[in-house]
Amino acid sequence: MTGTRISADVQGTGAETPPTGQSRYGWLAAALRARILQGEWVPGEAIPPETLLAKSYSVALGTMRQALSLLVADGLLERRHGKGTFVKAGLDGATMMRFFRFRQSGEMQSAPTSRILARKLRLADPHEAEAFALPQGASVIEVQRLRSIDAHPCLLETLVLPLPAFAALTESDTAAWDDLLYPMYQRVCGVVIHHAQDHLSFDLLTATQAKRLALEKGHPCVRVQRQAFDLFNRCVELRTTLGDAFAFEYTAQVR
Amino acid sequence: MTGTRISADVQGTGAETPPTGQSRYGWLAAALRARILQGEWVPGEAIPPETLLAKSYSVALGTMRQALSLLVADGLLERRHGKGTFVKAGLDGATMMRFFRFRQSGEMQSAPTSRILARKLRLADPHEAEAFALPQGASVIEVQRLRSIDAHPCLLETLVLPLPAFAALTESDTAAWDDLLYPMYQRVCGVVIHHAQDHLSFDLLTATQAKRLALEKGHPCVRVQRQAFDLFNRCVELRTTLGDAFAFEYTAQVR
DNA sequence: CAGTGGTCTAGACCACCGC
DNA sequence: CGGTGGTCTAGACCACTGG
Repeated sequence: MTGTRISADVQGTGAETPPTGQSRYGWLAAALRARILQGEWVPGEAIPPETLLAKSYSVALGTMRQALSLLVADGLLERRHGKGTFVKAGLDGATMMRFFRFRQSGEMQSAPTSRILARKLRLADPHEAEAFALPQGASVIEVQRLRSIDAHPCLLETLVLPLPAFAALTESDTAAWDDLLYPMYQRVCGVVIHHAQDHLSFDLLTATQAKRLALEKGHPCVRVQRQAFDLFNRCVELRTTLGDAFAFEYTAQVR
Repeated sequence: MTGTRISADVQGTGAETPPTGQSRYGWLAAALRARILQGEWVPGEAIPPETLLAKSYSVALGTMRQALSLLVADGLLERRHGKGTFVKAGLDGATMMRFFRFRQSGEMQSAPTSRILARKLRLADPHEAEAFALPQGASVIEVQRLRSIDAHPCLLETLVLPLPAFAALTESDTAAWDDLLYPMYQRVCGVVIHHAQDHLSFDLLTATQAKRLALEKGHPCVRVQRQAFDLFNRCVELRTTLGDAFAFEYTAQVR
């Protein structure tokens, strides 16, 4: 919160509002964030240079740099020395394996592959409706997916996607789906996954789950329940992933 | 990396070296870090105001602020608006329960209590010697500890501490040990725990472990293997914690 | 080489804290 | 009220990138 400089900020259009209850760089960050969310600059592309931005907002360079820093910390922007400031692309989704170490008997393990086991449309249950901010009676897509390494089944996933946003996936050929879903969401549905939250817990496999993972009923497993969010911080994917508990391996930093 | 300003940086004493291959604020941060590590300013106390520091290093305020920001990000300093810049105290160690949710049948659960089951001196095994940077044949303290909530055993811990640093703990009355060990390390041994790394994995309880946790042999459990580091980034504690896998509950952010 | 972000300066003024 | 950190300015110069 700083210098309101009373009545020195009246600008022509009336569209933009001077800092109100915030620092100037905080307000600038909000303004730039809005322009990004509204699609003025496409993910992966560069925004105007800081000198230009500073001039266009009639603000000192350092102030603009501070605003940009906020958005970098937020994961919305990425700065590359000598090249420019870029709108960050979404998550690549390859982050599920970080909880597991599936060691193959041989040497190097291949990249994981995916197979869609089932896809159906159904009504959202209350929990899903709340998470997706959908009205009661709205529909969702539910997808079952098996991820394997070297033809060995490793992870069993259940995905739930809100409907109308992912309507483009209701008809498409599931056999042609990418292994990495998030880039596909972006390409096919225009949905950018910006961040996510994973809840980990342990359980025992049911008979059905065990069969698909080539394990025995009652085998210990890890359950990862993920909520994935878009740029607007709206939840746009619910995912439950099951994997062999004995393959679980995770490292956390403590501060 | 910036302005070397050739031959304009020669200072009197010869003790301090001008920026060499680094930015000036990077060098300043290193200098201040050294003064903190060497104990010039005690954890919890304030360092001189930024204006003074800037003057004493003949540097602009903004540059000094940037240096301080680095140390704040590192967790070494903490800034409090209107009060000063403070050397951060170490971890409080209460962070082990963050992986578990032990729900008691009743309402509110009491604070966890600890009981030392055993303490012995022994030779460091090769892995420990390497982690602690001890010579072969060096000794360590091994401690077994049971943490309970409302008299219900929850976590079984094995601690290994390098010797001579923790010599003060070889004779002290284990019954009088604090529940929070890290503040005790600091008070009794002068060892500040600055950060730690937790490796999580899954296993089944042995008969002995199960007995102590009031569970059955072969019960699923989570193993947390922690390495704790002091301000100098030396590993000063190895800890293995076992807990009921079905009480495990952890949330991770994905960016 | 021109254009980008990164570092640094010297100063002003503001907001928070505790006396 | 004096002292602290927080914001902001208007400029200079440096370092990286790519044509």
